[in-house]
Amino acid sequence: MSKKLYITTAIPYVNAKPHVGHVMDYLIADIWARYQKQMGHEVRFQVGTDEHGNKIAAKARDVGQNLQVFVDENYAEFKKFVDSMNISYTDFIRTTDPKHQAAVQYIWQQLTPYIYKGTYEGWYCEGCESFVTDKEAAATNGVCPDHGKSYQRLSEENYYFKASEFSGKVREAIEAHKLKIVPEFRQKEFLNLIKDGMPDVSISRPKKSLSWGVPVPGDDTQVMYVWLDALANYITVLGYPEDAAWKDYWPADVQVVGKDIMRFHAGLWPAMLVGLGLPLPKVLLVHGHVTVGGAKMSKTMGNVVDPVEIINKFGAEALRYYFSRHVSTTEDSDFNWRKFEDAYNNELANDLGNLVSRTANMVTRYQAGVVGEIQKAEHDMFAYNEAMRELRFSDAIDDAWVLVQGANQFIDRVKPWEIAKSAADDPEEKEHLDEVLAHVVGSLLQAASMLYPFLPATSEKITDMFGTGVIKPAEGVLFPKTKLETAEAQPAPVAEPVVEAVAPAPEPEPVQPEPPVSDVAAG
RNA sequence: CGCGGGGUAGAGCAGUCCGGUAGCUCGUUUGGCUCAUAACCAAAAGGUCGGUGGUUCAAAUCCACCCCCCGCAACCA
Repeated sequence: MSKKLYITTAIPYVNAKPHVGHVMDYLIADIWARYQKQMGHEVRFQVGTDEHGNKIAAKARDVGQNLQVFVDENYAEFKKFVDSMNISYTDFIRTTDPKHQAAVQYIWQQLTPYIYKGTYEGWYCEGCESFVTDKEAAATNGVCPDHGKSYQRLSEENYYFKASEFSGKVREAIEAHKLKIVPEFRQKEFLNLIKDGMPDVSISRPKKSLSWGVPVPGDDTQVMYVWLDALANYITVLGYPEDAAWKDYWPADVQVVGKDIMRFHAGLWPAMLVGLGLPLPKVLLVHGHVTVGGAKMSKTMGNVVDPVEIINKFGAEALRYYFSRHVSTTEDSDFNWRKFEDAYNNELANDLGNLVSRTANMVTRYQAGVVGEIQKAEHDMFAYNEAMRELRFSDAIDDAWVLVQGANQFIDRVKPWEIAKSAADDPEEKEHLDEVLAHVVGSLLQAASMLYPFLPATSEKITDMFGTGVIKPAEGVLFPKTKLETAEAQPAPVAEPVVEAVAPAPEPEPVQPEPPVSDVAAG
């Protein structure tokens, strides 16, 4: 048993704060990792930060900070965010880590047979001290929006990686599902993209135009461009090349990325691996993007949703819940506060939270907290397991919810409160009541187990509460009702709920939003 | 122009591969219950399944053409 598994997430570029988009990477990987651990596997789970490159250097300069200090602070922010989401990663890699940099240089040297010097030509902004893409140049009519200057056509010497040479092998691997791209339409999209082969990729910049990066071995006039550096993290974090332990985990079982960077992970990265003589990852899971009010999230539109704000208002479990059930893994999905609030109140608070509460109360009230013989696992797990295996997470959580709703229905149908009335002097009724409540507790425990990958803290609370057969006195509630104030509504402060006893981890208090914050709700 | 995704009740979606009385969640309305977080349970209303034409006894589902929305087109999760 206990096969060693490995899952990776894309490492965000730390030139800005975390946003809701990053949630998807971490959450998907965490759900998978927790599920596999539940199944008895050993899981290595990487997260990290991409800290090199001009944009970061420019940003640090803008805010007048020392580069290393700047990336240290941003790294800390991301780390804090990942931790606050309760992500069960095993490794956090930073591309500025000296070990990583050394490994990247080693990788470069191994790839030398496929690296050649060429000329890069493109639109260059003197103000930014960097090239922009043709697309960007076109979109801005050839004038840099930040500096008001026209772009210049410049060329410079770069090293190129012969990705073209590996087109065939990469394509074959993808077609044969040796490197399986999920969902399938992404695979189709990518294969179409490289139907004429993959182009060679520029992988370095002259030091004068890019200094914040890994030096190219044997040429101190050149610095590596970020992709080679960043992609390498998936193996350097395992200790590649010197620590042989990497062999226990590579190839990765799943690599999670956003649709925007699929091509690097489906093309360049596999090409690098083939060049290094390493096996390709087994699955590339490409998730969609989160839109806000139907529009792409962007700073200029000012519609960026801060996940930290969500956690502050509703808690990490709520964030995890919403993004695993109501945000599609593979398609783009819309986020707005209204939907979020509805899901939280209707599903987490009313369905699940209230079920826990009414069950605990009845057991406490009718039988002094002692649960009878708990029946277990009567819900067929086939559909759930299949959904988890196929990475259809919202289907899996739906299936867990069947149990939650079923328990609520069951309670209403058998009416334990009525049985309780006659149970006082009728031993048969007493036994019946016992069975009924034990059945509900059994459902709850099974649901908790199914929900563990999604809502680990909640799952543990439920298990703690009912698992021993004697109810722990519950003083608080699982998910206190939380309403965001609207512009009109007078703030009617929610009674400060007592939240402990059931809460091993610090439970987020329902924070009263300062001023009205129902911004996007209208959209 | 090309490639991909999508257009099904007020909203969000499933069903389309393998044609056969149009389904789920939320919202709305009504009823029930009282163990519970003004929670829970039940029932009802609500859709000519983007359009046109075709195949068929039968089309949301297959075929053809067309319209609309979104994304991608090489370095933004």
